[in-house]
Amino acid sequence: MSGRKESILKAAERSFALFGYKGTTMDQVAKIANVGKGTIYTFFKNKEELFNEIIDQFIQRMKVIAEAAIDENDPFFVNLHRALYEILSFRKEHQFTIKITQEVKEFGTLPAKQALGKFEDAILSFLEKHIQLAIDKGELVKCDPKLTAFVMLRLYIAIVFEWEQRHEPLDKEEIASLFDLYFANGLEKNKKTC
Amino acid sequence: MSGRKESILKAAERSFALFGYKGTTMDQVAKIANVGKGTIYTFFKNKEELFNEIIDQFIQRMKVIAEAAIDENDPFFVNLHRALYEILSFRKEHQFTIKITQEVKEFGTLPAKQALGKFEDAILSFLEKHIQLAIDKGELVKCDPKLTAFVMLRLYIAIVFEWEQRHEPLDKEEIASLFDLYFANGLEKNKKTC
DNA sequence: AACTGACTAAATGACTATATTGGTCAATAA
DNA sequence: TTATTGACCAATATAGTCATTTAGTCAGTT
Repeated sequence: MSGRKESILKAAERSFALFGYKGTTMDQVAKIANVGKGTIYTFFKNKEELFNEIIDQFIQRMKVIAEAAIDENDPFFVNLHRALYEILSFRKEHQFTIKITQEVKEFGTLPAKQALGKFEDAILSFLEKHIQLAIDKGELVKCDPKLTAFVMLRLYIAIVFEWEQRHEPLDKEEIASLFDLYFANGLEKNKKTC
Repeated sequence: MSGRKESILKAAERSFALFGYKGTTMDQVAKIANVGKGTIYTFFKNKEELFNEIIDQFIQRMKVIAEAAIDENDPFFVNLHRALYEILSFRKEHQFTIKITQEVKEFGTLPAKQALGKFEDAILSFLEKHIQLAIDKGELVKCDPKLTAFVMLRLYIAIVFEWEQRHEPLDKEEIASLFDLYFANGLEKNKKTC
């Protein structure tokens, strides 16, 4: 019969999403996937590689969502906000990343940490690409795209997730206008030469 | 004899700085301070209160350093950078905060967590005050001072500490010009009406 | 040739014995 | 009488143990 690899991946994703990396056993994955445990090892070198394959799949899906949020005709900051919002909502709501994030906080499981690192790298390289495009188009002032991507993501996470840990959460429109205020226009009064 | 409370505080600060909250024992503090253990409890209700008194002292010193960095005649962003740099350098280099930060990461010790929270709150209220002043002076556009303080601190920490975890660290001048670029002037080209 | 699950060595974690620690208070010193 | 002390105690943390679980293998089955 075919589809063995797919059913293993499906079962593993489900288990990782429910129980995390540590909490998932290969026996359990085999059982859910209705295969012998040995079969898993014909497709994946070990538990970590199975986990990584699922992460890579997940990142692929994230990329599709991010690119779908970009409209060539819209200005950079509109696209930026839409894309970041979609990506981070997706991440935040998806059981898989919730569980992995929790596991990193609670146990510091190394493969889970590396997974979050991969997510961040994917987001950063997506941002970097679009920042470079915006600079080329003349929409943004000249700046280091890598550093700018890093700062933008950090700022966005601060506004969207960290602020609401101690204050009233901000809605989508507020976030967009804050991003404009802080990042697009700048806070200084009457400085820019036009 | 007098100076008992002071010598307890001194001994405790030294021990907390060397061994963290968990790693510090009341027996040890008593020994270093050359007092009987019971004496500590005549001045402090318990270990946590002793710890808090030291934190409050530390924050006081931080405040002095921060205010000293402010020069009424300089523009807001010059003062901001100078003050944040001084505060965060002070924190970064001081054995006490190094140890506490490490302890929070490693064990999540609650009193240590609360201590870091207090540090952050102190910095935030300092920033908030000076942002409000700058708005009143007409140096900054109108914005929520609390939220702006929060975002500025986050951005600053990202640039100064988090960036260097995976890249070449930025020097003082670079940091200042980045802060100007991202925050004072904004990234958008030819948008501001003058 | 593809697949399986009993098997093994290694890792885990429940359990317990032991040691340490925060806090108290009767005894002591001033 | 008042301030100080350190032996003491209950609570907690640590170290050591061992039965259980788990990742990964491989001889045997389909």
